[in-house]
Amino acid sequence: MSVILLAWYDANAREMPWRTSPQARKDGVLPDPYTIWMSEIMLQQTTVVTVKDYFTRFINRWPTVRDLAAAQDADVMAEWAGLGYYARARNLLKCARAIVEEYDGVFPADHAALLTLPGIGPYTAAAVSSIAFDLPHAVLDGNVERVMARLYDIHTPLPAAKPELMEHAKALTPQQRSGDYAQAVMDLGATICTPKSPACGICPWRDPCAARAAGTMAELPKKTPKKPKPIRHGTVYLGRRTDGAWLLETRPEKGLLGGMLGWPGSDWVDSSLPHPDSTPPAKGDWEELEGEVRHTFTHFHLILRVITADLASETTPTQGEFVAKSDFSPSNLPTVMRKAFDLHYQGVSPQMTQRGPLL
DNA sequence: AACGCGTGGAG
DNA sequence: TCTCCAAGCGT
Repeated sequence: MSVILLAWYDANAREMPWRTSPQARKDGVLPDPYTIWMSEIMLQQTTVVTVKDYFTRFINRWPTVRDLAAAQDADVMAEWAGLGYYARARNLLKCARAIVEEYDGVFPADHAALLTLPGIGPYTAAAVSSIAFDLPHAVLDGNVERVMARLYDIHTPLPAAKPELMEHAKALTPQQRSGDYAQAVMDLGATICTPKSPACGICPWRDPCAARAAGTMAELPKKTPKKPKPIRHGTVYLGRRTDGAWLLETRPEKGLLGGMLGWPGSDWVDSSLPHPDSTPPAKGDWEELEGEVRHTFTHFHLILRVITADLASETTPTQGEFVAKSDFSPSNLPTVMRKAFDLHYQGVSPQMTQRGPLL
């Protein structure tokens, strides 16, 4: 089984900035564990296309784990802005510092050791130990869950089916070329055994696939239904001082958008409640903008009112701190906050708020 | 064990 | 517009 998939991978492996080709790996070349770890953290619940540019920027800016460990928290959070799941960035730094402090800057190969590190769970530990060190650990991500559920025609809904799917994933993982095998199953899931309309006709595992035989591939894996997302609403204040500085706050470490820069504002409350009370973060002539910001998080929809003011140079804010015009870039904001900024610039060149040079 | 935690693209 | 979902982890 694994031999068939590895042969398919030899001919069809996708190229990625962090990937070592199957040919190079056969020649004994393994990737730098730091780059594999970096890519795997970024790839958690995030598409390859989205990750590529972030990965390149991070590796260029912090080429080694020691460089990253020495970075300023705010610089890492700013570079992560827009990628989402910001706890990953906080744990990225914690993990880099633990590698330097506890492992002398050298990534451990051991699965159990990796598991103890911040931000590294069962999947990522298996991915790093197999891809970076060629150790025979089975990866079980969304792709592999889908491939296993179909290969063995398993109708138990996720997440209850995970242990059973993991047993199959382990049984299939070969002792040789474990890293290529891990990447191969995931490539198969991403390009052929896709969630909708899988390309069974060109699948290297078409013959042994039980779901293909039963005709159930399109309905697998089964999933337990999700709860509907409630709507919340709130207010943000965009205060600009006469010298161009913006009034921003660093959000608390824990919770939504933890550790990220954002606009001061009200709490975000359920739409069944009256509009939340809020006081502007500084004295000024505040005026509500037309339109609103709409944004959907993992578990709720958000509608924001945006209120702006020009603030006097001597203003002392009650919330947040002024960020100098030269230090501010909307690309350093999480997307929902950048949308509020975009609303302010409505009608101006949309390019203005994309990642790039400072305004 | 179930929930909190982002975002953008596809259909 | 709306739902799904993408190389999951922490609590």
